[in-house]
Formats: sequence, C-alpha cells, structure tokens
Amino acid sequence: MEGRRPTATPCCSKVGMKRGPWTADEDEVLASFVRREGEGRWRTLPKRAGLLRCGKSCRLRWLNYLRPSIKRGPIAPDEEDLILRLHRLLGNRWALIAGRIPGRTDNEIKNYWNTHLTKKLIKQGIDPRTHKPLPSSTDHGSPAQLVSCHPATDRDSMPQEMGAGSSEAIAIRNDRCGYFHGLDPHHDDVAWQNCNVFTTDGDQMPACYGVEDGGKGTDACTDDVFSALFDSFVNEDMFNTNCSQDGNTNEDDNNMTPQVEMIDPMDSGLDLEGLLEDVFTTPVDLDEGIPAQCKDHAGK
DNA sequence: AATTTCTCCAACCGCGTTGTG
DNA sequence: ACACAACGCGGTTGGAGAAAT
Repeated sequence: MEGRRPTATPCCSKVGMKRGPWTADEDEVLASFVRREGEGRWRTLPKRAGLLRCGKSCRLRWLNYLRPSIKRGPIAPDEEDLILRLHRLLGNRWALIAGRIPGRTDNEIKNYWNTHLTKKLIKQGIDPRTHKPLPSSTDHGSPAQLVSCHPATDRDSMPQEMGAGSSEAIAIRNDRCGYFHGLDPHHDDVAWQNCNVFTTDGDQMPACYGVEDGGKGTDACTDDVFSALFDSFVNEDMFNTNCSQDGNTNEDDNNMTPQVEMIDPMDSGLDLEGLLEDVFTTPVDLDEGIPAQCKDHAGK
C-alpha cells in the first residue's frame, strides 16, 4: 500500500525507509536471507540483508507471508470450527489460536475472524465477543440459583438454522454453562466434580480457578483436567456424546438466564497459555502436538 | 459504462513483555 | 533493581478489487 498515510510517529523513523506493499524482489531478498541466516535479530536484519525496510516490517512480512509453512487459500470448514472453539476458549489471543492451526498466521485468523466469523455469529444471534446470545435474541426469565449445566440441556433451544452439533450451537450451550462445562463428567470425574457447579456468589468455586488456594489453584489442575477441558472444546463429537449420555433436559431453557459466574479465563488468574502449552507439549505441528480428536477435527 | 459502496486483507502502529547488561 | 533494546502481539487502517446501483 504505497499510499498509506504518513503518521507522526512511524515505527521506523529513519528517513528513506520504504513502506507499503512488498515487491517480489524484496520478498526474494528477505526470504533468501532468512533461510540463510535464520529468524531473529530483526532490528539489524534490513541492514544486513540490504533492505530498505524496518525490522518490524521484515519480521511481519516473513511471518505472515514468506514462511515456507504458510498455508495459502481459503479457511476450510474444519479450520473455521477450530477457530471458533479456540476463540471461545482464548478470546482474541490470535497468536495462540494460530499456533494451534498449522499454516495459518495470527493476522490471517484475526482478519478472518473480523471479516467472516463476527458477521456469521451476529447473524446467528451470538455475540462474537462473548459467544453469548445477543440480548435481542435471548429471553431473560427465571432466576436460576444453581445451574447444572449439562450440554444436552439446551439442545432443543437451538435456533433452527443452527445444527445442534454446530460450533455455534455448542458456543451457546457452553455459554450457558460457563467456560468449564465442556468438561466431560464421564471422562474425568475429578475434573467434573471440581468444576461442574458454581454460583454467582461464589459459594463453590472450582478448584481449577485457583481461588480457594491462595492463587496457586492452577497447580490443582492436572494436565488431565486440561486435556479434558481442551478436548471438550475442540472435539465436537465428544461433546455431542456427552449430550446424548446426559439425560437432562429443560424445556424452559430458552427462558433460563443462568446465574453462572461467567469467569473469563483471561481474568481469572488462570494461566491458560501455560496450561495449553502443557496440553500441547509440542508447538505448532498439529500432527505431533494436538490430541487425536483435535487432529481429526482439523483434518490435518 | 460510470460511479458508488462494500469487502477483504496486507501492512502499520503502539504498547506490553522479555532479555540483557 | 534498573534501564534499555528487541521482540511479539492485538487493534486498526486504507488501498485494491468486487459487487451493487
């Protein structure tokens, strides 16, 4: 973009630095240099490589476009599904999300989210920021004190155009259940007992949140717990299985406003990144790092 | 065909975090 | 403990092309 407006404080104040779209020649210079010298030292890279770009620009170009592992082309449905689940779990942690979707960059996912998925969710009556039903699409009714949030509960209340198994549908179900209610009571009893019920007044907080143990609560969460948690987010089939195994139904669910403490993992003091790193011990490469269910789901 | 509006996405910026001396 | 540099991330911008009028 040659015509990008100049700013008062450009990232690189050096006069003579080139900005805007990269040319094929620049790409070639950068790519061959990074292949030769490796990533890093971006600040000095332009000089060493003979590019009239700032280091930041070089880094971005490499990471978002030139890296050999970049997958081009449209986002596949399974990738979209994974993005939705991960966003629900992680929020706008684009880099973290991208790290779980091989070949996709944080920028690409962010763009896709902003241009496609937000609209899609809004169209389906879901707030893309919170993954909760939009106010206009919810009917606030009876004050439930305790919510036993079993996914099957909401199945019948899904919007018609939304398949019960769709990620959007799951998003709604999970919204009514709190972040951790994707946990499978059949899969991990301890995790379920720790996390399945909590109230608005915090009478019983799940140990996972680290509230009751002086902030060291993440220690109380085993890898198994978070594997189960994460599996439940990324594995639709498992989730549906849970639903079918759970006989709980509530015909008035549409009217139920769950008084669940919707704890934002980002604000809970829970080190999700660290925990995710534990769940996926190897970086980026899904074939190695992502549980089988997830791998299947991503079709990688 | 010309013009306007909309959509997409590459690139930029500012700020927070991490590393180093 | 502090300062500084480098890196990395998320939010935002604006040009190009597509679609609508």
